[in-house]
Amino acid sequence: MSEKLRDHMEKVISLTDQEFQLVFAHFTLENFKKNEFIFQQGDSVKYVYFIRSGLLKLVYIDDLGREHIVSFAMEDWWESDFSAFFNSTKASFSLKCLEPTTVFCLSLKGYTQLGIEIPQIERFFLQKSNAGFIASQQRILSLLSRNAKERYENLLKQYPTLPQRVSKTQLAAFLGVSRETLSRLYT
Amino acid sequence: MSEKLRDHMEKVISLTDQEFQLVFAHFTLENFKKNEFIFQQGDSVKYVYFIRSGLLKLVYIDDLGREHIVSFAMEDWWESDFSAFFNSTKASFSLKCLEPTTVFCLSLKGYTQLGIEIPQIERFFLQKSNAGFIASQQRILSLLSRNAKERYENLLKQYPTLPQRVSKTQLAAFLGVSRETLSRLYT
DNA sequence: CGCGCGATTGAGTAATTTCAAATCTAGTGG
DNA sequence: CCACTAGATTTGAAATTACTCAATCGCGCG
Repeated sequence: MSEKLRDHMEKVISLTDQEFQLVFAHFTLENFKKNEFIFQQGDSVKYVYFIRSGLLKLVYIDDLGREHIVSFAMEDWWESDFSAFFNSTKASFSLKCLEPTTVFCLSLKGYTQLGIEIPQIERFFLQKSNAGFIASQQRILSLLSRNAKERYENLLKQYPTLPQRVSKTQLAAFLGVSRETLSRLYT
Repeated sequence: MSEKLRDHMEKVISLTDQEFQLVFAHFTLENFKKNEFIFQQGDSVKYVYFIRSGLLKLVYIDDLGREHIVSFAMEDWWESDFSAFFNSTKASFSLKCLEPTTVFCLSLKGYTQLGIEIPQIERFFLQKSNAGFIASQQRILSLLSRNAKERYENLLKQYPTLPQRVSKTQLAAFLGVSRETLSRLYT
């Protein structure tokens, strides 16, 4: 049950059984159905989520009603509206399930407490945050320097299984092109 | 001299004189002239840099010779090719001075050592990394959802002094539009 | 069979790029 | 004080790319 989370953490830091017990005590488990929202724009964001199974999208709906996908999040990923979570402000993104999804939830209090009880956990989160930051910069670079087709091919290379799990409309919303343009890339 | 760095850190964590002494011992000081490279694509990246004064750009030159600015970095910011720095691989970006710049340099060894000597420093870096990650996601969203003019206006709002410090060509390379298009936005 | 959703196609329009030329500006030396 | 130059910016015009809106296609499922 909790093994996924433990294995995931042990890749970066080592924890005794007792320490992990302490860590895990701060998490709760939740299940969501396909198409269900975990939170929506404007909500408070009570948790950061570790995805045990399933697939999520972090999306922004703009004033014209267009959907933009800031991030996909799959098994073993951490996801949230981090700005809203850390600053206890309202979500500017929504987090929605593309598949039935099971997550472990960690509250801000739990997160803070964890840093005090198990200081190494901060090294773990630091490592995760760094990795996320680096990945974001790569994505920025891709948006700056590559055209739609190159971005699409790069996405396929990086996540070969993604197209089997989400519609092309979703991929287009992630790549920053219209679905029609994406459809026309290979003709 | 070192006060800038200390003030900067004390905004997140508190340090005794002695602790800060210990921290600061891991840094070295370097000066760079305008247009000088701190490192270039393909170089090893020995340090993460805290900018005491000046202005940098983190850039990527693509196969067609076009320059893309992943990030500007100014006073009190931390900058590097973090992927290359943490993984001891070769830089995929260059870091170049847009103004004469003074930086404090922290090596990977120093960084690691610091985490052992002054554990709170990891909370500090975690906070910085989170902030960087959140800012990057905002930038991604901006590239996905806004047109050139909106992105430009947003940049001006966020960094009102930047246009006085860098050419419009540079701003265009940051926004992801040609300099001609940027020039035509207000006509 | 027929509905519904996603994907594709067509046609016209809008935004952006490219390449070339003209203009502006700050700094230098006479 | 002026002429001159290098770099940055703007402008023009054509070509390309992507978008929008509408219509059609394809397919799995009740």
